[in-house]
Amino acid sequence: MKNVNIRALARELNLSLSTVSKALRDSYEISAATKERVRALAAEWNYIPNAYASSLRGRKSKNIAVVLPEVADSFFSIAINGIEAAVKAKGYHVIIYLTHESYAGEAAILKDIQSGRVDGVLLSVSRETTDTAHVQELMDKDVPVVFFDRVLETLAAPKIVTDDAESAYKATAHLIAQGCREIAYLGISDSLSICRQRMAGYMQALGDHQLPVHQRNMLTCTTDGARNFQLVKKLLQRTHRPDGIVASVEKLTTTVYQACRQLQLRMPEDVKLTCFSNLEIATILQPSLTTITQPAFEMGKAAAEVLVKMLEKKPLTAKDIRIVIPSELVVRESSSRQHK
Amino acid sequence: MKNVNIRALARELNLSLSTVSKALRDSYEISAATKERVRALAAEWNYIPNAYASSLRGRKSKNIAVVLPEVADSFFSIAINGIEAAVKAKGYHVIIYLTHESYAGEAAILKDIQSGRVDGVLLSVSRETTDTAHVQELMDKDVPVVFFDRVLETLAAPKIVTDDAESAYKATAHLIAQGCREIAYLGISDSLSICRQRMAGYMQALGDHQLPVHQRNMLTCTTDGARNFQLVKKLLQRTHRPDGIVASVEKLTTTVYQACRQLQLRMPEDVKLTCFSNLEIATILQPSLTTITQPAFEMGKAAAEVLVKMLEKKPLTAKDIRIVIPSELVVRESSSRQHK
DNA sequence: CTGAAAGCGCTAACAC
DNA sequence: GTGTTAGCGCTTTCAG
Repeated sequence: MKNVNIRALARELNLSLSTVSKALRDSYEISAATKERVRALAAEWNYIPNAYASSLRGRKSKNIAVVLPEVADSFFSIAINGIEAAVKAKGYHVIIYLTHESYAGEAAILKDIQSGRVDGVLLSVSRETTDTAHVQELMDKDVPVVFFDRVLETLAAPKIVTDDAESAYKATAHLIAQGCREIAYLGISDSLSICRQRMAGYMQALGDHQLPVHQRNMLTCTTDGARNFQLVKKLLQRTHRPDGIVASVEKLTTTVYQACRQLQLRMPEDVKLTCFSNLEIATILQPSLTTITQPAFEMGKAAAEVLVKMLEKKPLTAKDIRIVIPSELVVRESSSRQHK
Repeated sequence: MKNVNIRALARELNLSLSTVSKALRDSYEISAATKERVRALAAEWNYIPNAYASSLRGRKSKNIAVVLPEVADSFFSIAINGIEAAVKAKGYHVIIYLTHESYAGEAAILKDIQSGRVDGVLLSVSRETTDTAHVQELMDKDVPVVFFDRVLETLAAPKIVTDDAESAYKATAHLIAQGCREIAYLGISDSLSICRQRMAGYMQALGDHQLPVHQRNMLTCTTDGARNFQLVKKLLQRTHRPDGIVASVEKLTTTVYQACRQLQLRMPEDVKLTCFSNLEIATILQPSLTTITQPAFEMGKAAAEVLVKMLEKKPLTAKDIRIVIPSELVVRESSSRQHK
């Protein structure tokens, strides 16, 4: 019972290939009786159509690529859930590609993707990515691309983002309201859309509250955890040490907590912290962590839905071109003493 | 310049299809000069072979399926990194399937996979899975399957696991050494290989230290976080409340910390906790969390390597059939007051 | 209502 | 060294 294909079914039933094929696809051309016979045997023999033959013929693979910087990060892993939720019912399969935050890796992946292996791409670019040619090339081949979270603004593809600038503004304003006057911003890239936006929101908030923007308070972290730890420690050892921190990425949570502990700085008394993070565990840290929680699941879901629309050749509305799903500032103890 | 295929290249170069094909695959039959011409044009036109045509022909897709309960879990997301690392160099693509801990979902996925979409499968079964027929069916179709972490012992497929029983034993013995006499075990399934093993190790340790095994101390948690919280709280409110906990799964960390806090129980003074977890953030919890850290990356990598071996028809050695990579007990404050 | 045949893009016998 | 051809499994005109 190996390799059951349409030919085998046809032979067994004394029908032609095309009749069987049509019966299986429930064509109106085929009589109910024949359909029943075909379906019965197909079920009995456990016939499963060969995905590649269909793909080759129809030039659609029912695969979508999800290109991510990394997967061991709660934002991205939750986003994958959203993507999967949106896509499963439509019969699409999710191929995960990891760039490991490398531009070269990203370019290689997008190249590989041109093999027709996938029908469309969900993309969140690496922190190194500034050039857009590799994505443009894919789009030129009519492979639908939808950006989510980390976008390339100049490209004409739908973008699903959160309100990075606004939420960084809110977080910064919150720290100011809590009495901070020397607030640091920790980014992970100077080019990345989300980091620029968040930094812009941070700077705007300082400006609106008549606080100076100091270069010394804006740190760009690396992918090297140990090095980041040194950078943050140095920041917190300065004479005019920051009394507030807006960290733009989850990975830095551990770094800041450890640095504070080593330097015997108390949170929130000496330093107040807010962090872009989706870690559920934020609530049980001590102090519990004030987070800007991104709508990871919703963003993944929305991005996948727009992509599916494109794959189904449905017209995109203006709303689909840029979807902004707000993040939520959840104030906890790390930024607010009075918080219970 | 759309749809560059071999035919187009052949036409342009006044060569036949097969000559071009052979040239691109660097066949010894083709002259160096021709190869050069072909390669030059292929590069210029940015020719990328159609993955489906090759797959259909050669009956290999260069895709592997990774079937997981969930992805928003540090063990699995790190394991994906290991898988990706092992597989990327070999040119394989990773398709992620999520069962969401559902047997029905798992069975549906394995069915879908029979379409030939993938060359092999890495599988970590859902907590509901007890039946093996769905996996057996796949193996009967000669789709190579490799289990990792959560295995089905009765099936004749390679298994990559950690030393669940031993590490649970170590964790339990550690708690006993710290003075615990009423130790609870929190599982998530009565059937899952890892939970049975861990529970066995726990019971063995109790026995070896002349402590009774009480049914009341063995809790099976659900997928419902709120309900788990109630269960754990109730456990900790008992007259003879446990003074130690071995939690078999990362998700329960938050639950236990919150329950302790709400009940004003101090860790480690009132309750000592060890948890199977790969959370980096464990170090900055207060108290910092004693973990049994699983070799997630290594397990994913090893599993993928064995699968690739099978796909390449290389013989498996006895060692490949069952690989056990030890976990590490990292003692921190949640189980040991004297820990700095 | 059913069947014959072409063709998706590629590879590998098998000629020449 | 190069070319011709068959065929992987499926879908879809187009004929009957």
